[in-house]
Amino acid sequence: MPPPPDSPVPRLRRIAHLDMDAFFASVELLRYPQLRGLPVVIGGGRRKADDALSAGASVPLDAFARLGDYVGRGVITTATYPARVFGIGSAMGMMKAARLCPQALVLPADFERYRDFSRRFKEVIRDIAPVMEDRGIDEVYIDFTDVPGGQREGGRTLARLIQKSIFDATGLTCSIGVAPNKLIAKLASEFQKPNGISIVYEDDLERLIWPLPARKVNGIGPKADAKLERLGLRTVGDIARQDRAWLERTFGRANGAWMHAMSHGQDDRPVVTESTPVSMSRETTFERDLHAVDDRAELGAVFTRLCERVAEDLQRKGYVGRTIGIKLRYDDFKTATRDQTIAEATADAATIRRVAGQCLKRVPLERRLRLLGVRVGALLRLGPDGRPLAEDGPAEPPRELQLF
DNA sequence: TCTGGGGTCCTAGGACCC
DNA sequence: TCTGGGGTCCTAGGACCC
Repeated sequence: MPPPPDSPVPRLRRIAHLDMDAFFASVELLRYPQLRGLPVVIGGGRRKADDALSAGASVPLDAFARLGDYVGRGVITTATYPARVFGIGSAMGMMKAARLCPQALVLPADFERYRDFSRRFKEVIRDIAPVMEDRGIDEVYIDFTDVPGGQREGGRTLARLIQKSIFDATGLTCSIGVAPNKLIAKLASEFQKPNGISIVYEDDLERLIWPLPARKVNGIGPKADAKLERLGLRTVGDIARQDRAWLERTFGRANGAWMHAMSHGQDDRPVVTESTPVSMSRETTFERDLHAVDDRAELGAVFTRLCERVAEDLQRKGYVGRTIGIKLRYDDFKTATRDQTIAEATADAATIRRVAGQCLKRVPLERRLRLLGVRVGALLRLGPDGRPLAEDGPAEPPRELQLF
């Protein structure tokens, strides 16, 4: 039962950020418990799942691939904690990781399995606290404010319940931060990893948030961090001590205002339970760089396949789109995109292929390519009659009716 | 030692319309 | 003849996130 509107108990806004611990690797450890305690990395691109590994717990250790033997492109998706000790982390190139820890074992990513676990842990959360925002395969925000028990101990009681329920249902651990808003909750969920809970109140800003490196903040990436560094600003507190007008002059009006608010712990973004996709895309990095002329046939086949895959994705999920585009990455890692908007939204592979082909004619093709991608944007959801639904809810009533 | 694949949002200029 | 704005759509690139 919701409390009566004149309830004397003051409710604080309590927002949780939940982050699964080393998610992909942890899912793999459930299947291969013999890898527990060892340095293991997930990733490496397009390696097919190894048949020899399908036997699970009975697979001997020497059946697993060694990182030191790995050849090819690709990055680490997730590393177990024993692997992180060697300095290996997400998004690191496989070749660099191999130098740091050649004895680490490599597993190919099994996204179908991770998505299944993702669905399961999110279901557990929604059963307990329905206001949940999906932030990808291993992360969510949860609004504790109106959940029964969500105010107790600043949210710790509910966080413990969610942790235990997820572990009972999946065998996986997670870390949770509970704070007055998403910004701080996200930072707080990293304070006690793995399997930790951190409770942060508004008054903790100076003590817990200001000492953090600016780079920890969601929205400060490598570029912004480098610029801050050049200006002698290293921590969130360093930013907080700057004048708002100066921040706006230095980083642009919107960005500077955001930095000012952020550094003072201000963030009123709601937890959003539903969202509709803006675009869908498929892309692939080649095992070797391809040339538009020398490798025409191979490139053409990949291109057609990408268009088919995007079309399948759109059709399966019930969307059509009007803006069709391509993405190229050259051998120097520079990226080019071209897109074209057509009159009628589509999810048809041949139409996408034709328009994407037009886009391809507008882009330089002298350099070798390492990546090719196809994207469909300006999406519309298909209605039950198979026609696109109006973009912003029901159409306006006729003008005559509006007059009354 | 080169750097995956799937996304979102923002900016900025030009076209075009009122 | 010269000089306006505002609004929206389209396109390209880039920063950032998981």
